[in-house]
Amino acid sequence: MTAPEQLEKAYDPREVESRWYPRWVEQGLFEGKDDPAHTREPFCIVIPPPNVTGSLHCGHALFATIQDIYTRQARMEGKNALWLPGVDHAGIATQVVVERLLKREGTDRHALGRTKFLERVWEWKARAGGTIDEQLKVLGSSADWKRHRFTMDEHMSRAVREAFVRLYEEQLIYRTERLVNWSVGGQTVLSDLEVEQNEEDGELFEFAYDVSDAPGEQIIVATTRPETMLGDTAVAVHPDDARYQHLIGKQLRHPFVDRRIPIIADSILVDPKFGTGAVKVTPAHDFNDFATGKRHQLPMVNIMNKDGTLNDNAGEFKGMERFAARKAVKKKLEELGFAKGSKKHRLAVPRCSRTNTVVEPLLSEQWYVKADVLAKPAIEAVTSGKTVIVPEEWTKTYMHWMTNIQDWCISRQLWWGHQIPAWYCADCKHITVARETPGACEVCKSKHLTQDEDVLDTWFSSGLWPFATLGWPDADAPALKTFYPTTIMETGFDILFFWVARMMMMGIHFMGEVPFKKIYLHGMVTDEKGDKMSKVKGNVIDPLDVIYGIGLDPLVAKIKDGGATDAALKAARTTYPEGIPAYGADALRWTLATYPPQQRKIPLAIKRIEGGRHLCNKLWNATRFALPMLDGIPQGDLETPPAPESLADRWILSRLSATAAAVQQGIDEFRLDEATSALYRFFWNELCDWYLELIKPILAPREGAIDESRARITRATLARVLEATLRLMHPFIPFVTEELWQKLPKRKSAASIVVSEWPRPEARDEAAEREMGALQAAISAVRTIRTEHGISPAQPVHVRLATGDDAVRALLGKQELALKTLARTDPLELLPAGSGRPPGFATSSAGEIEVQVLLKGLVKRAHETARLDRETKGVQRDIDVMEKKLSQPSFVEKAPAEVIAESRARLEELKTAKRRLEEGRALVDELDD
RNA sequence: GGGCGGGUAGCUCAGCGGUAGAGCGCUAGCCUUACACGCUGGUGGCCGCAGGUUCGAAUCCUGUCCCGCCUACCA
Repeated sequence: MTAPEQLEKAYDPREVESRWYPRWVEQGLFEGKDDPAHTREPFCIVIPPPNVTGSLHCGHALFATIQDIYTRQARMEGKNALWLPGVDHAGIATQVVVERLLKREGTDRHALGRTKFLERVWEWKARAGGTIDEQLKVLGSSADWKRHRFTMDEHMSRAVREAFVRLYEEQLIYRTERLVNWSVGGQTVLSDLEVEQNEEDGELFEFAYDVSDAPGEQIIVATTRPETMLGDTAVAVHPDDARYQHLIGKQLRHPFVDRRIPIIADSILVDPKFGTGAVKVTPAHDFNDFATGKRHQLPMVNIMNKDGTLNDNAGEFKGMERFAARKAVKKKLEELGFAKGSKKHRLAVPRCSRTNTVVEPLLSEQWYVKADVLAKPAIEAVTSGKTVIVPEEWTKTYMHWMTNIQDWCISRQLWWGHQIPAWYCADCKHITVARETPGACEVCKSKHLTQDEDVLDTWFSSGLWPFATLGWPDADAPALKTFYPTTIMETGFDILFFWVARMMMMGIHFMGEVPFKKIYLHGMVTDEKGDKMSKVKGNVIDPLDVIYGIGLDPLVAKIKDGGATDAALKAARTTYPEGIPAYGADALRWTLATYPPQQRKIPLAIKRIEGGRHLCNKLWNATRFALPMLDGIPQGDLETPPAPESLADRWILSRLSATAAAVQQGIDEFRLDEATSALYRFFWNELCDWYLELIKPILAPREGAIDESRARITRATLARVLEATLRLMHPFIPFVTEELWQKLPKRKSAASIVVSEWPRPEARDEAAEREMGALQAAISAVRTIRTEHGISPAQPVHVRLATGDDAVRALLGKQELALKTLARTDPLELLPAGSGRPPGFATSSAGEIEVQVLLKGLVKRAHETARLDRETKGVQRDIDVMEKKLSQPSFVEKAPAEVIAESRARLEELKTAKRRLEEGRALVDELDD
């Protein structure tokens, strides 16, 4: 054991934190054990895999903290705990990054070819990947790194193929031509979820079509995308619209291309009250129009190439870029006199969430997963409670999405990802879908096969994550048998649909059992103003900078690298004039755990992390203080601590029990905020503020020798309470607790706090808690008078405590030492109630105890008058409220008896307090001016 | 348009039917032999607004106004 003197005065997290993680890993403390027989209760969390080439942000720090708290707590409870780490290949995001690199080199992926390009991505992954893993370790994440998984691992690829083939065989995967969301920037199709709808300013442009069979007559339509008129194949009006009755069935003349367009009646598409009541229909470029086209068997004229330029069908506009074409079409319509004006219009513009380019609805053939079949059992699992969502509010959102689910487009025109295991036969056109690369077409046996160029949506492989990482499709994989279904899925609510819902569907479908028993959704970490973290806004804080600290200049440089605006840089300079001090991982974890889970936004104020650091420092110092006092404690007193006798010892043990219960409840109910707040209050406001102060005169007396008969039990209690407190805090702040725990004398137990026993609540001692309350109230009352009058803390005062309760008087008598030490009373008199007020004494109340403090000679009259006025005012206000309440007949008649009794007692107490204050007023005349 | 969440002390948020709470801030005084990353006091709130239910409402109901998020096909 390190000598106590070696503990520094202030806690330095950097030194301590760097030391422990490697040791924990070396000792294999984080490893879950394959145990299909379940000899120990299994506990498992699979990590929401972060983007392999990303870097840690505060959102990661949040999930890492929460998941680690649960894993560590389960481990201490003796469960077979596994937190399985891993990363995701993040198809589009990663490919976009690498393509950007290539562009800088003056080349692109097509010039490189698929194989070479993929080599480059793997190269990039080798270099940039793994950053997050390292960062998670700095945070103290107790993950089992031996089981680390990557969504592009050999094994995961096998799982993906297996899943694809099975779903195809079950006809839950199919290929069809449909209108899709096409990302012009990413050159790939997107699922509905990957499209962001932004409200933007645009215009509603109106133009006319000539009715060819009725010379001189026109019909006016409106559009936000004028270029699409090149693909118009109908104009629709409402069947009941009187204005257009005579035109239904007539033909229109397209001004630019040689096409006759019918006027059709459609009550679904057309709202007669909007605009002109006539709608142009472009089935190949609009989702509504597509449906309309299907209803009326309209031709689908595609006018656009995949790169966003117009194709042959666009006639004279062929080859133009889409937005240039928009201008050109408008100009031409104006020249021909068809333009009928335009007005400003707010509209939802669909953008690609990765490239931010405008998404085009485009006709194309893609692979789909039939979702409603898979969704049904996933809905049932939540309805029946096999899987519980917390906070519970999210259940509705989950249900709503699941019940209105659309088929999921899973193919992507990317190269980075799992290539679709489908082969096209050049001869008979048959599609062979197989687990292993087929040598020949399964129908015509032709060898002319080409594999589908596309890859699967990243979320397809992510959907398999909770079981594929554990060994699926090998149904007998020991890890799978041990840990599936997993215990908790903890992640951000923003990927409830993207990921959680899909894991539910896939998990149930392939495993026949839900993938997790609890879904715990946390909020999104924002900056302190509640703004979403964004590199452009320059408000992204790297958790490592919070842990290790960073100077102003490097911080600003980092933010600048992220592409922040000048304004953002300036804001950063004013927000962090000194940079960020090193708070340590424990402080960050603690702070993140204190946010309530219902909160959608977690505005992480750097300043608030200071509170976490202060706590660690306090813990450090409390231990530093205790260690010398515990020196030489016999091991026997640690193994079986003697029963407490003193009030302080009984009280603190009872409070420890209460706290252990509160922490347990907080963890069970996913209220880590309540767990941390119970711990904080106990440790700071009870253990430090009172208990340590109370035992000072016993274990470190100001004068004279230690009374060993009293000291022995207290010493054992102190050791016991402090050690248990460290264990209760360990899941939240693992580093500092391990460091201190190692130094503390304790029972023979595990080599590390990581695998030490989780404290269980024991019996409460209500008498001790009540008695302590009286003592605390008396001490506080004296202190209030003292400070009010500016009496120096070192100056003893003459105090009289009067009570009619003999037991309380006896109690106070026994606590004379405590009163003397904590309130600096000398002399101290204990009297029966109604002992009067000798001249020179101020009076106050501590519950039913009357507190008198001799002020004569110590204070000025004005101070006392001010105190009396203030206190009387407060008491009077409470009396008024209570009297009014009790004077209402309806209250006395209808309220429960105990509530009435409580109110009456309270009123009596208030009245007594008031009377004492009034009597004390006479003191004013006894004081000097 | 629909859905969800929120509006409580200067700030960030708990509380969700019976005396308005915490942390930070502010303020007065203290280097009281663990901690100034500290100690002891104190200040501070028509609990968004309007109705209703109730003996009693920050807490339940209705309406309303703001603020966020998600979602939707208004050309």
